[in-house]
Amino acid sequence: MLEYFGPQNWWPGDTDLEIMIGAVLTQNTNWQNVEKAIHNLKTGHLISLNELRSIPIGDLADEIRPAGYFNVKAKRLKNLINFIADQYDLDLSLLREEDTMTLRKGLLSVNGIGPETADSILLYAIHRPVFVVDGYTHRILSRHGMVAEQMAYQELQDLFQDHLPDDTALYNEFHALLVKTGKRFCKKSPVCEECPLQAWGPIKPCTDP
DNA sequence: CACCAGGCAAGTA
DNA sequence: TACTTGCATGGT
Repeated sequence: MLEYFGPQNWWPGDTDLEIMIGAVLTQNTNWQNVEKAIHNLKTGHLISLNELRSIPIGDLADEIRPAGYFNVKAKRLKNLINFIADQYDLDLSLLREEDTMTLRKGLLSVNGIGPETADSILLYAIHRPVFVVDGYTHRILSRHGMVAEQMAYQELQDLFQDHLPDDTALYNEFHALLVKTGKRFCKKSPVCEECPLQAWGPIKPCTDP
């Protein structure tokens, strides 16, 4: 994949806070739409813990409208900021000192932060060696017959982490390339003559996921 | 027009 | 535990 596509330079974002916000906004949403929402936040100088803390939730929802699910996501962003405020005194440098698994559990305790969002934050914003699993990861592996159809998030994550070194840069690139490959070649029907994952074996026809 | 996107939580049986 | 549904905009 790396040979075929080259480095993906993830995560697209200027600051760690922007990356954390993007991780929530991109839930089940095209990144293009997230970019529009983030642009609005930048224009309003809202990429700031204090600003996000003080802005009324309705106003925040208006700003992130292009990202879709804006009411849900406004609430989720507020939940995340409140978590950082409650646990780490609204201070990311304090949060960065936290043990990785403790921080992961904390993030997962926030309503609206599930495993993929938590791990995206840990890997791309906090730079911890945590492998991010997403829909494409599951789809690519299952359609190559490498894992069972019904495979839990944690099992998939363990599969990668148990066979790869704890390498933040490696996990960063691997996940980004799986997303790139997934969108290009494995969306619907198996049109994969040119897919860089030919070496992973023949691909099964698309059933559902 | 239909379909989908870098999920998650809440409700139901 | 294992489904099902709501959430919503914008590109193809």
